[in-house]
Amino acid sequence: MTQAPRAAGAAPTLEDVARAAGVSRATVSRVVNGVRNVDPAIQKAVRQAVSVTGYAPNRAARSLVTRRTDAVALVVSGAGVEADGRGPAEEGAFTARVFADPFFGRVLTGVVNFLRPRGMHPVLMFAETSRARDEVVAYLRQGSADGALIVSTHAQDPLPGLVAGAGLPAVLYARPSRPVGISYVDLAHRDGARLAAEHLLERGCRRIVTISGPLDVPAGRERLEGFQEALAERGSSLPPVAEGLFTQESGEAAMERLLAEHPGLDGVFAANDLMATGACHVLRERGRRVPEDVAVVGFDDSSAASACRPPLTTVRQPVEDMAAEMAGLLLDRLAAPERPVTSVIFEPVLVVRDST
Amino acid sequence: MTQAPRAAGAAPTLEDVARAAGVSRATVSRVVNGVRNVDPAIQKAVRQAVSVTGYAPNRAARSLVTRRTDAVALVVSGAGVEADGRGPAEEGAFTARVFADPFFGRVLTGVVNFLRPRGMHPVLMFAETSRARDEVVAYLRQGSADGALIVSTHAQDPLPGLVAGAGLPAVLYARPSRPVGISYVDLAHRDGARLAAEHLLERGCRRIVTISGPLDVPAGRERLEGFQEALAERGSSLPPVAEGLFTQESGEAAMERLLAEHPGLDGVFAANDLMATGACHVLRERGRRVPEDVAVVGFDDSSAASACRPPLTTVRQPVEDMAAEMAGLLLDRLAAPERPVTSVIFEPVLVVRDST
DNA sequence: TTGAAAGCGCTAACAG
DNA sequence: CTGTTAGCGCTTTCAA
Repeated sequence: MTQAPRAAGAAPTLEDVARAAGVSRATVSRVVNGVRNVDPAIQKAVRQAVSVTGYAPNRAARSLVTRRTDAVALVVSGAGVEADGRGPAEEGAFTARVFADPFFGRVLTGVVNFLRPRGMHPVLMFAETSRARDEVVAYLRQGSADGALIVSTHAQDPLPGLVAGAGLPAVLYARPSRPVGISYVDLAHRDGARLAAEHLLERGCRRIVTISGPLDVPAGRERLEGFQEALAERGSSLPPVAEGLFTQESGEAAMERLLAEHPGLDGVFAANDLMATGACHVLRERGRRVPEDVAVVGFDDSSAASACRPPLTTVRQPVEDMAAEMAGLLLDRLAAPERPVTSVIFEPVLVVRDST
Repeated sequence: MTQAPRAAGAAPTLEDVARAAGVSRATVSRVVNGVRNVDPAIQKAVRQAVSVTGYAPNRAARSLVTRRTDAVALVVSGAGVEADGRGPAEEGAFTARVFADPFFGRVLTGVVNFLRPRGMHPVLMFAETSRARDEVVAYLRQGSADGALIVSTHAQDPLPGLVAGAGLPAVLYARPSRPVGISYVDLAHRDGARLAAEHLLERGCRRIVTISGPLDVPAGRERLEGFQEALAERGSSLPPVAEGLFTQESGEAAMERLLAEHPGLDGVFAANDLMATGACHVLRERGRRVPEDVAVVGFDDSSAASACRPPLTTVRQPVEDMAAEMAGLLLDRLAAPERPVTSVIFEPVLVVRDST
């Protein structure tokens, strides 16, 4: 009744281990999965057999029955409705732009550090066109990942709605424009901008300007509004605004415009560190000393803030913590699908360095 | 003989589609997988049924029989033997450091842009400790991914050997210290450094110094050697060297040391753009104008090069192309496992900007 | 060209 | 505490 031995080269299966240990497949499975109620002696024998045979459980087979993959999709969902029907060149540009921003590196760091100790790994995906979005939904529906972490920047991004509509487990980074029944993590952007405003005022700035982020992304708009509100409350007049795109280059351009119209400015709040860095460059080129002549405050406390000369005073967004929390919320949801949606808002903190 | 309908909420299976289309599972499978020899009429009926039922093939089930996952692991394999037995804090620091470097963003860009049109996605993993390496090998052996793209910086990294030893398909970014029978892509680092040397000489620099990368990483060593060789060939004396760590901070420290010992220097070659940026900061703080007093050349042509003031002359490493090629080599290998190992060496190009 | 049937390797009742 | 057994959903011979 002895079965034929496996072909050499083929990966050993539970069956092989069972035979080697003289027990049943079920018992080996129990030991491998750490299920209690297995005689210690047998347990030892099985472990022995596992290492002798070099057994590694087949993920597909396991996944087929457990209906879990221990993988989560990390989806970068950039643009909104536009960007469809573009060629590969533009898609490539999108990914390049995303990864060039230190923000995504920090998201990755937070997600990976949370997932790794739990034996899970993120699958990287993009969803900037409607086709790409469909692919993401299909991917999830195929059971290729247990759920999705969606980093969405644009307000009218359809992906959260699609995913929620399909009943797929997901958590968002940044609150969606319309509530869609998905948990999210976010930052109190308004409060952060207020911190910047108060700080500039305390430093004695009286001719303050601001470089905002894109006004169609919530973080951009809220940072501007919070800044304006705080200034207004303290009796300051509405600051001149130049809209940027969260890139260093756009920050430079915005600073040029502001300087041309308000040569006497003495304080700048840029809605992120990249733009603040660009502003510093332009200020220096135009003969302004930072912070002596002009104080500059950034936002995010990304690597760009400390890399800048002078190092930037900035409003810290704890991206890594937020990303980890996002992953945690997803795992909670996977473990208890019926639990109500819960979101977490983080509070920003002012980090004072040399630019103010 | 009618089978009971599926429970509501359960994902539709091939069986459901087959029933809806009035054909067998096998036929549906053929249509879904685009196998020829299916009557066009039936084909249409099946597609119809697919969209009616909202069918999405179950990846695990498919993978169980095809033994393919259409996923590849993208492994960042940092440190060598050290770093073992450390706590989560240090592991977290490793991932943070990796993602803060623009280099990895470019690798990601190249890999994702290549894989995406082919319906594949990278799973992000780290292998900086021996435990993490074992996990990566186990992951691959479980068939969780079809192969691995390994970005390894340290020379004595054991991972390539482990993976090769286990007979797992993989391609490396950067040549391994000892040949291990794995394809790789790499840059002609020496040639790149020669370009920098020649350019500095042409610009009239005569008191040249260099900030090298870590000498235990091949790219660091080779860039230094190529630079020294080119200078020697042209009759220049051996340049003073300060070793850096490929970070902006270490570049600043190195520049300080160099300036202290060689106040009259008029040319600097930094082994990457981050360090070159740091060097520029220090030079300016010490009252040197770039490029009037001191010419600075970086390496990589990363985002840091154009973000620097002045924008850096640098040696371009086409990271995105190299990463895409790496992914291509892996897919080739997966399609034809018996094909011989082939590696690709890219040639660097000098990009002249304002720092020289 | 289509269908029937045999697994892929694993987990999870259910008996014993 | 352990073994038997029945699938998970799919692809793929093999016949028809």
